[in-house]
Amino acid sequence: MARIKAIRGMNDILPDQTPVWQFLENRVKEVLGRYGYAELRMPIVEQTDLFKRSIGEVTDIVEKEMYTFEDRNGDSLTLRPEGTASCVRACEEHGLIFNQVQRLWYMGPMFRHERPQKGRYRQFHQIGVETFGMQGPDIDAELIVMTARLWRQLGLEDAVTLHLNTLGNAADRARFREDLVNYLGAHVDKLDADSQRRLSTNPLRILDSKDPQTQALLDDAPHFHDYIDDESREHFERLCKLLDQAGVAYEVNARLVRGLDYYGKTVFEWITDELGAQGTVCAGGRYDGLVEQLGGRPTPAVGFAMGVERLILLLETLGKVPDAVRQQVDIYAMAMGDEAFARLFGLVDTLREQTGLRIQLHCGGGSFKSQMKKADRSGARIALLLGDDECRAGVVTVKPLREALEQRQVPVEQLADTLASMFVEDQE
RNA sequence: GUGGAUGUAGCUCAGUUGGCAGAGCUCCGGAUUGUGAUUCCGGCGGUCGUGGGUUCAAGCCCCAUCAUCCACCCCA
Repeated sequence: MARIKAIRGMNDILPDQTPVWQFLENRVKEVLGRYGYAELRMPIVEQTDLFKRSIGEVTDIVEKEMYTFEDRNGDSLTLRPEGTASCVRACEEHGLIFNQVQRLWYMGPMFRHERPQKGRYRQFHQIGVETFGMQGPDIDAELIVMTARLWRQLGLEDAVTLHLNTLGNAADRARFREDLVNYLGAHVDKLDADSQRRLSTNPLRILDSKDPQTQALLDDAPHFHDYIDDESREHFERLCKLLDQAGVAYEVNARLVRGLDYYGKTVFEWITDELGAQGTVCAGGRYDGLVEQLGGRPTPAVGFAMGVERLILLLETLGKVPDAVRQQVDIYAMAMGDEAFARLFGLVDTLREQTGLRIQLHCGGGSFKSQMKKADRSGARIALLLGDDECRAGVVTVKPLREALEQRQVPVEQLADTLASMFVEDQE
């Protein structure tokens, strides 16, 4: 019988990896909390129409990447391919953005049926941040500065660069799109195959084509900047100024467009060249029209999402995960003989409460030597030994496993204090 | 969806013109009574991704299929 394996592109996160995930998640929560952002938790499944109406019917995500299925009662449901739509739906449904300002974040799995690759999986995880009710560039700047701060907290500030652009308003974008299609349509033969296809599906995407001939052709094409209205231009200029003042470096990239239809005005991407083809580690922008598009009142909004797998990959390749993060046990306790074990069993339980230290008790017997081996492998700094000798004397042997210090015998009453003091100095 | 590379022990990988399935690491045990990381000895561990085919004989050749990795594409 064939063994059952995990679904393609959907990964188990194993015990040696979860500490890294927790490290990242904790740092992110810490930073977002400092800026006053609140967590929101949403279902993973939504009505299919939510994504069709928000992301855009003709985008790749909706056309060929969604996990869509029929519920038992015939409703079309979809495993969420991104978080923004759900977030807007939830806020709208519960009146969170009716005449109100919100700063929110969420985290969890997203699903897209793509061909798996480094940094790209069918179930992947995003940490998303969305804000509602603020139309000025100040909140755009806050979001970007906040991400820059986060990179510093993670030690990634030298590994990522910020790309920034404005997409103007919807009407101007439509005008530009038309002119661009007309111009490129007259030179179809010079476009690469992918761009030819995009001419009818998603013409703006042609702007970031990697084909040199296509790029040459674009030099003489209509320029998007000439289509931007005054309001968007001013919004963008004020944003740039705020970033300058905050000391956040950016690169204005006029050819940066996003794959989701709802973006307008500000768009940005944090990109690394350490991860091969999937270099975008965080991306977002303004989507003032989306709430209304989903049936709410017109509500300005900006947000972004981070790719958790990609950030972890980046942390790992750059060696930015502190060693202490991977250490799961402080103390390994072992006993020789049934009587000693019985005594140790109760003792470590008390010690855990008294000291808050992570104590692993050896279970399953085995020779003393093999227990020592386990203690070593556990990564613990200290081993506690309890045998007949110690039982008789009312002491426990405390053996440092990492430092070149002598082991010593400590009376049971003093054990908690002794251990606590051994772990104080490395709090920072 | 397209192209390329790769699937052999839990992990990393050898395996010759087709001829008995291998190593290192891990794990378990031992090298004088209760002391780990080094060293030495021994042991456990296999549907050679899966299904067909060719052959006296297939890990190796052929076909199909699945998966992984990388790139295109897409995107976080």
